[in-house]
Amino acid sequence: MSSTDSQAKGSFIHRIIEKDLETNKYGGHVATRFPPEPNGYLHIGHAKSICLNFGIARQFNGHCNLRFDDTNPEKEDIEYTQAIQTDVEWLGFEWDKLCHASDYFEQLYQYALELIQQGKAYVDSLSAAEITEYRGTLTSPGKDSPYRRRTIEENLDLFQRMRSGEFEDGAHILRAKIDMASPNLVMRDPPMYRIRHAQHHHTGDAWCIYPLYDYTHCISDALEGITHSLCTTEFEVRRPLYNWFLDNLPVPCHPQQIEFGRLNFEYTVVSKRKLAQLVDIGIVDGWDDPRMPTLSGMRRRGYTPASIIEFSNRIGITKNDGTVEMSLLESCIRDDLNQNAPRRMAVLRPLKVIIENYPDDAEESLTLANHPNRPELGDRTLPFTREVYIDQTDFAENPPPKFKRLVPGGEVRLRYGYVIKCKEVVKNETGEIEKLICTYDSDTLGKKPEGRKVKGVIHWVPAQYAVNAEVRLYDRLFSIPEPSASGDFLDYINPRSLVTLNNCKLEPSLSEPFTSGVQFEREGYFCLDKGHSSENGLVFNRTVQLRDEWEKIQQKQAARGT
RNA sequence: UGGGCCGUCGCCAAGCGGUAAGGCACUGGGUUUUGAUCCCAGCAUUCGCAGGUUCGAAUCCUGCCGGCCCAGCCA
Repeated sequence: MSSTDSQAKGSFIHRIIEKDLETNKYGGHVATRFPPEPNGYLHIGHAKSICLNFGIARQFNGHCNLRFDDTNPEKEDIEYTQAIQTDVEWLGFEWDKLCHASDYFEQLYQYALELIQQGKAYVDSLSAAEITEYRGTLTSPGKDSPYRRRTIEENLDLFQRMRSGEFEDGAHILRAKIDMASPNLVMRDPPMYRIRHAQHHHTGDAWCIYPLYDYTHCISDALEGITHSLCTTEFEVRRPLYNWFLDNLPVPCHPQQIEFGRLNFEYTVVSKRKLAQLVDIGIVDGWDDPRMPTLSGMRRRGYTPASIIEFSNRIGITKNDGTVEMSLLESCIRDDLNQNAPRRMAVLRPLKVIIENYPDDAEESLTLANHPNRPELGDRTLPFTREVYIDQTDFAENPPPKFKRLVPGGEVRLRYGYVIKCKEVVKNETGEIEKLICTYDSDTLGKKPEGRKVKGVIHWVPAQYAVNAEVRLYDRLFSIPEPSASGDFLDYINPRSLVTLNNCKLEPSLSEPFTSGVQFEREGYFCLDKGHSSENGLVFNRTVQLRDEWEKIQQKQAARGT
């Protein structure tokens, strides 16, 4: 177990649970739940909650339910319930029970009746605007609704008629009778039920009144025997209400709500509303666009479940509201892929090289290791031929300082192959470099050249065997670290978040079927975008670049130059 | 402004009265047919600030300062 593991498993929440286990608070049992509302796709912030809730169940030998918090029929959809299950399973977690808050609608209704009978809930007939007005403000107390003094009989009658569909949307609302002068606005007679004549994705048209979050969530937890109800800190102010309902109802148990800090992540937005907006406006091509911080987007981008779980472990659980740097996530995926991704060669921006002293009809089969540090991953073969492609960025007519790739008259090694020397730069009429004429040193295959040092090593692909492909390079979706904290986030879309290269040349082994991520040597980690092939051949998505010391050197040089 | 919560290195985060873990990032150096990986070294005399309690405080107390959340019939 690594140190980061122990960190993630030793948060303040874990300490609370350990203590509860010691004192036998819940009969020595631990039960959690992951309760998404099915109104959008899961994102990296949910991953933190998933890892926490399922991780705790795993660690303490408890249970964790997947529960759809589906009390708002107008926003929810079955499409989302399916996508959510796919994502949770993809991360490698198994729920104990698959639940729907809507499965408890009847029980919730009965409990509401109970509260009315106790004189602790009433039907209010004020308009929405009036209710807002009566609620008061942060600094001034609210005032009682004139309907607050309705008799129990009247409330019972009205609530039952609400259920039977007698009233229009918004005509009445069921409220808890608590305290209109509470300094905590949440406690100023919170709404429990609203009338909505709407089709529900799970209960159909069985109901026309729907319970609200505060009333539903605590009871759902209690009904499922949840011991620790973990949520983010914005729900902290609602904890008194969570407890109020459970204290006033004959529920089977009283779970404990504990809040942790929500994840904020640089250069993106983590809000379902904003993500949905990006999809709707067409800034991205769907919830699973590889630039999206959704789990489906990250999956298509090439992130592995292990890397996301490791990320969750590394960021830890606290009540702080911080913003995590992108480099941390990138470090997690690089660690995983460096260890596990087979290496391949791919030329992204091809430049033809003709090795003039290599016989026209000759061809050698080279053996290439699939992984430089893991021989057990085997090897593959690649033909060496007279014409090859190298990357345009690996050649410079006027090289900047410290450039150690190919230059006119200079030498460089073709990775796994020979050392070549650039003899001539051939240009077209417009002055663009068309191809390079080189020679090779036949005595450099698998050995260092005699009497000189060749520092540069570049990747290449044999021209006649190259496989065409389109490669998509992704960058951060936003151009500033905290787009949500600076006015309209849509003003900060990074125009270069996607760069498509459609004339890429891959080594032939990449046309064979494979499922894992691969490293294109000296470029980065990539994955096949299944089901998104184009007329340019296979489509690869760049998951993340390799660390790039050369890029840093260039940036420093550029900074010095200005 | 009323209420609630939070402030430990650029970022995340241990620490829970005995004298500042770790990861990411960054900076040097070594190995290397990926400017990758790997390795080694450096990186908070100080814990938002100011007082107080104590032999001893990031940890306890008081007061300030800064940030976040709450006025949906959303979750």
